[in-house]
Amino acid sequence: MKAEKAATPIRRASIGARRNPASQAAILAAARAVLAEDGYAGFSIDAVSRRAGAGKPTIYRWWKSRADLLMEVYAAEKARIRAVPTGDLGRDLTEHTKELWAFWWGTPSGRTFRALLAEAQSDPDALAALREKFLPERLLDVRGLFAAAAARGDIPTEEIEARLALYIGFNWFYVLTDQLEAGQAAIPVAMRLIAASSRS
Amino acid sequence: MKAEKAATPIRRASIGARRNPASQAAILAAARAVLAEDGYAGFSIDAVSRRAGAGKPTIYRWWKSRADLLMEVYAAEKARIRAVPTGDLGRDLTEHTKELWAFWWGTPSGRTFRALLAEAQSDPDALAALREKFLPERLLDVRGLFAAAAARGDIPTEEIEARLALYIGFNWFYVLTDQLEAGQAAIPVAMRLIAASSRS
Amino acid sequence: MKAEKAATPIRRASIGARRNPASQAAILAAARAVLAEDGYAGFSIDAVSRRAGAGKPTIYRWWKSRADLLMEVYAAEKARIRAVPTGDLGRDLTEHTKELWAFWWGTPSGRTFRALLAEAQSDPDALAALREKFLPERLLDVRGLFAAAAARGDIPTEEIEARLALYIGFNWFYVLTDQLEAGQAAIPVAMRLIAASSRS
Amino acid sequence: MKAEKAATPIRRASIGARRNPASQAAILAAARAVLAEDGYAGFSIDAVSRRAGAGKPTIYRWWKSRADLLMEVYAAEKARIRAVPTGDLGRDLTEHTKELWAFWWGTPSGRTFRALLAEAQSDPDALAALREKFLPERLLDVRGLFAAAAARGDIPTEEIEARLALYIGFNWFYVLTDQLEAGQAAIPVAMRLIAASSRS
DNA sequence: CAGTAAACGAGACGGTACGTCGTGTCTTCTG
DNA sequence: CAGAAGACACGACGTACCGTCTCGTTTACTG
Repeated sequence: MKAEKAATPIRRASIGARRNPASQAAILAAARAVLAEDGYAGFSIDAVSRRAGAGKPTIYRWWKSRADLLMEVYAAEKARIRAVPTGDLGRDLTEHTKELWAFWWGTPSGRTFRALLAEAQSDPDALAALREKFLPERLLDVRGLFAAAAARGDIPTEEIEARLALYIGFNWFYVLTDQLEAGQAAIPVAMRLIAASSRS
Repeated sequence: MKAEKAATPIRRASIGARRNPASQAAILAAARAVLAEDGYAGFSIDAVSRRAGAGKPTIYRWWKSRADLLMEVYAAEKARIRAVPTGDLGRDLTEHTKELWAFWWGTPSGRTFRALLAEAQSDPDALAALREKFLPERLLDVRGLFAAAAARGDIPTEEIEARLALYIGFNWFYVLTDQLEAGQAAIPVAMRLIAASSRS
Repeated sequence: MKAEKAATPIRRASIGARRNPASQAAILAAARAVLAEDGYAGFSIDAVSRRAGAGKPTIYRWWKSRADLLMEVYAAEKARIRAVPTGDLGRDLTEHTKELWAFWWGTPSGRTFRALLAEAQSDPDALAALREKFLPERLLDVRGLFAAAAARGDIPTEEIEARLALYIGFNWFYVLTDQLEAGQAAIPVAMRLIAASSRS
Repeated sequence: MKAEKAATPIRRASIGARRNPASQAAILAAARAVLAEDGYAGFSIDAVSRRAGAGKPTIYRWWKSRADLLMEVYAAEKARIRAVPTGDLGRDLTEHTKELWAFWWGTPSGRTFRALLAEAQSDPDALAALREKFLPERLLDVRGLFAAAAARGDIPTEEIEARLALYIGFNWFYVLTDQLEAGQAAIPVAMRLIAASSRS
């Protein structure tokens, strides 16, 4: 968030008829930096291009839209948060949520994610990509937690979708209202309810 | 939704040193129409001004930001959905959610709401207003349902916030991903979980 | 050519719903300066906009094309060279040509004119405007010299067009090849031929 | 003019460490075609490269500028118009001019020539090459007509330059204003004046 | 009942960003 | 080692909006 500043007075000419990894990295880093500093409001292709010392066509060549770029920036944050079922869905969800919020809070990823959701509200293609590709991939692990619980008989299989929606929405609400810090106390309660067995 | 088209060749000059209600109505109607037709992507002050046959300063005079205008457009939809506690929180929530989704789906309000959430991601003031004024007002009734349930002893008072967050997030997830139709089946399950008594 | 440099940190806001003369003047001065310094190669709307401290839309609002702007820059050089017939066509033409070349050489007008001719080679509208409006206006006086000579019986009326073409082309050749200085010696000879009486 | 369209899916790989004549021909043909269809406005190295199926570096390797390429395209039009003095300068010039205009009008050469003149207005090197190499070569024959007339004593030797300038300018005026058709009637009159003996 | 104050429409202003195109350079890979 | 292929940084293109600023007009409220 600080190294990739305006720096890079390095000339990155073409390295032949193929993608220049240095340019791509510089663009992603610049996008991340812009988001970290100015959020969605300052996130323009021009700004990223300037900050990266890259030409706009280079950006458009590899990312067909702002949303595309946002998704890759988000994905580039390695910090893959794994989630392995331990036998207690509520505890697994609580644990995972805390890690996710820490990830959102401690890196520019929270802002990136908010930008992505905002972008999807004005760009139908972005919304489709979000719904059909980005989210399913990101939610693989969490869905796995629910599937494992269902396999154990803890929750009904047909309720996975609804519970997943509750889980996603809960996170979205706090990140979109920028209340990740204040909202932490609500996590255990919410996760217990989402994970509650149906036969009570 | 179609009457307020480009129409309005009516001259609405000043009516003296006070706000002209006809102009305000025309602006709100134009904003609504623009949102209905082009969504957040087409929602610009210029577009609203053109459509309303109003000067841009007239808009800025009464609404200090796009978010301000969006909130009033949303509020202008009279269809206030009331929610009176009947003694069964789960049923009350289910009922209310269905009405809300019907409202979002059958009017431009869904698009307005999505635009508002998107706008709040780029405008900190808008986010603050959303969090501290708009949402609390809108959620008065729903909060009332939870309060009544807590008063009855059905749910713990200290869990109201978490359950409310689950409720809000669930709705946001479906409206933001434009899945209000497909998601209906999940409503009863989710509402039952949100309303579940803690002592099982 | 020097006063209108990068200077002008003056804010020229709108003066209401009408053209701001200060902006127009600044744009014309900037265009003139850019042409004087960089010639046709540096003449871009962006460059003029930057130099003038004006927005691009302001330029496009009042001049629909680069050629349009060039023509007005050329016309703005007051130095209207008058040409009043004295009874000797050859001498009149020689005199007028010398003044014209001095005008082209001593001001940025020569470069402006060359830019205009170049522009007309890529923009059909510019060519049409050049042919049907710009040139006829500029050539009114010279045509008057020929008409007076014809009225005196010195040259046949039906030869005016051909002689005018010779006159124009002669000037174009020298300005387009940037040989106004070296070519001065040719003026009297050429003008004598153009003005020669037909009956020899 | 139409065969060399987008065609040429032929692979023209390197033929070793020397210039590939097929590539050069394809590039010249493409340049000619682009000029014929879109004129100077569409004449970009990119466009020629695309049309020729050639790499841009291949073009830059053999022609150091657009002007360079234009000159070779113009020269490649074999239709060398010869001009042999017959003893009557006026008739020779008239004849030569008609052939030149037919050449300019019936082939893309007119557009090429206009492009070349335009290009010379933004590129000083192109202007120098035009003045010192291209024009002298092209005008060898015409200059020969004047020289022969001077040798015969029909015109003074010291007036050759001025008369040549008149001749060139006359042609330029009509080609640059795209009036080759309408201007034909002026040819004989103009040529008679250019060729007029000085002692009248 | 004249004078003032404010809201109105209109739209120009200096800007920023858009997404595309062309520039001239560079590098890889193929023949 | 020439050639195609095409990526690269750069910057211009013409358009859309931004939020601000006057303008001239049209009332209603004041003194």
